[in-house]
Amino acid sequence: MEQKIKELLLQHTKELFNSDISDASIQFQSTRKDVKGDLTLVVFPFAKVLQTSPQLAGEKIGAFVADRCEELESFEVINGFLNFTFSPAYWFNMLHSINENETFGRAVEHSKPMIMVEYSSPNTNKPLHLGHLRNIFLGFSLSEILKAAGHEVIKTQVINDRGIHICKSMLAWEKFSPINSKGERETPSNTGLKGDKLVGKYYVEFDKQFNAEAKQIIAQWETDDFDGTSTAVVDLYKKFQVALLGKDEKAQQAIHDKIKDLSKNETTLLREAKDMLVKWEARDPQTYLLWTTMNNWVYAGFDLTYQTMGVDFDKLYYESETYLLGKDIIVEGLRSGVFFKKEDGSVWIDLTAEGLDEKIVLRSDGTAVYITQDIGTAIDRFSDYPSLSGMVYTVGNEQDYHFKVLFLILEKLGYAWAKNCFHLSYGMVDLPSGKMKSREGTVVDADDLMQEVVDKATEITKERGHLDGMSEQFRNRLYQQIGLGGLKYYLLKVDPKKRMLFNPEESVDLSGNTGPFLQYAHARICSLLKKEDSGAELVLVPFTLQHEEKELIKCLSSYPSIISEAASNYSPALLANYLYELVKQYGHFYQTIPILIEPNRDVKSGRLLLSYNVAKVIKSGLSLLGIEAPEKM
RNA sequence: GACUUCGUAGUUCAACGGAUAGAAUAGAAGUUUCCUAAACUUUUGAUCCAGGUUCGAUUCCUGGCGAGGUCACCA
Repeated sequence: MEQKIKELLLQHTKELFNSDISDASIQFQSTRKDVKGDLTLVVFPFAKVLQTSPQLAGEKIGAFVADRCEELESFEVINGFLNFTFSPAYWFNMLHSINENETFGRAVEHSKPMIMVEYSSPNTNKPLHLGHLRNIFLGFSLSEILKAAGHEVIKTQVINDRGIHICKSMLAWEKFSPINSKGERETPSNTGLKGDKLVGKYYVEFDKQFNAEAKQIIAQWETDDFDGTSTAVVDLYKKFQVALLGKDEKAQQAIHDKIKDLSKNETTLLREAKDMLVKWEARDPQTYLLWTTMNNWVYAGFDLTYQTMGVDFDKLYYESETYLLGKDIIVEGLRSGVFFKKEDGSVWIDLTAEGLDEKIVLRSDGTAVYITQDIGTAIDRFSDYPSLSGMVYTVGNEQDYHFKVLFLILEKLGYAWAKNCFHLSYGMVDLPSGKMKSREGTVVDADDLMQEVVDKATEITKERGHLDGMSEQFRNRLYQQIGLGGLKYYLLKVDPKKRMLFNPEESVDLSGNTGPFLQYAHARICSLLKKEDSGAELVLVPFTLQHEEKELIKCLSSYPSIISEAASNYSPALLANYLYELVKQYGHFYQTIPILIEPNRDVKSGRLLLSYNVAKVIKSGLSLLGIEAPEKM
């Protein structure tokens, strides 16, 4: 309808305005609740063109549209806003067409270009935490939304399975894992620990031992004992000690930090880890076997977590397989002059003309840095999927600069698709106690958190009853659906770009603007339809629409445009807020309009069908958020 | 310090440059012989400060104050 009026105005721009008007000057918005009308046109731009008051301009446009648009029942101009009211028949037909369309809201499959969405991309040393949850739910939901908007979507992650940090946990496991009576070291199967948790434990253990050793070294240095320390390090240490004298506290702290770093490099543990990395790069069989074994433990652990989350991936990329790819590109770019080499052999790109800095792309020893492999991975992906048109990286906003540089480099290398790469930069998740810090043990573990919300849902659902006749299996599934639904909704309803506060208490709330509130509305409608299940098919016969019914239909009718808006803004939050709005609208309808006790059969089945379609959209919308909609709760 | 993001009820979140800034929660008051009260209905309460652009500014620009992030031959 909006489209129709817009076209009408554009086609008759000459006779109406006596001059050209731009597409952008036609601004529609939904009519305020307290004003009569279904759609509002902002008149101010036209008042200017017509050089009259907004009131007169509005009257003129309104009359013009009314003459040519039979769906229009009336119009009214208030304060420079032209409010159109559509006929009851228009709204009834709207309901009819929504009802006919089982996949209402979804665009034709594969009608839009293929997009790859990257999310999760964890470090194999650290179990998934709250920050990952936001990342993963966001990425998954966005993928679903893009699909619904007509795109073909490839969900992917790149697994950070290479580097010195991996060697740290491998080394710690070899050195510090206790040996049981059968002569085995700790494994997931003999400890019952999840693989990612076990490996994470040894990563922490490494850090602990490593810091202790560094401390010892400093203590040794302080007694003027430099046994086994190279003269270069001793000189540096002495220099720092001198620098400590007569400085303010802040400067002293900085120097102490430098000394700490110095001592860390002197630890045998770090040396051994570095040796291990060299062995790994040389494909030493024993090291490689350990690496494979431990990584597989982690993957099994992650898989379990992903399963609980209800997310999946279409294609995985491993850094260990892609880290070499970028290097060839750099060499090529060096030849074509995109990059330049410094005296020490390191390779850089100069982005000062773009307002950024110089950025290193290859170390002086020829090894790859972070961005090198990102360049390689991106190019690799486009060759894996020749019809791929763009990519979305779901990565935290602390990497804004990195992606700015990455996309710029890809563009300079001449890849046309670089401009279709988008960094879905999301804000950090804070706790009421402040930032999450692994050092201080304030990290919220993903598995623990999910268990917690499910437990809470279990407790409250049991309290309420309503579970008669449900099997144990059904109940457990229901608790999962409610708990996780609440958690997902809690994390998704906030604009991704913004940093958000995670309040553990609120995240398990079941009332208000929450996931279970939406699920509840769905369950209620299902129960309503079940009660009426008389065997006879419900038919939609024209009936007089009440105000609440019209408002509901209006709300339903905007679902498709919400999906495309959420897709083009990369924001599941828009969809979440829409669903909440719809459910509130339905709650009001449900409370004021009788349904099952309505005596008129046509009106009754009309209301049931309206309810059915609301449930349909709730279920569909929730599924795009990765949330399930139970039929009973 | 440079660059960058942000600042809205007590709290957590909304608001293509549009009408009287919406919700939730917390607080106060109500609704059940009737379709699931995880609901519904009332009600108290906010745009960091100072300028500017505009018919119109929470939104855009400038300055200030405050909070985060980035400035590694780490990833």
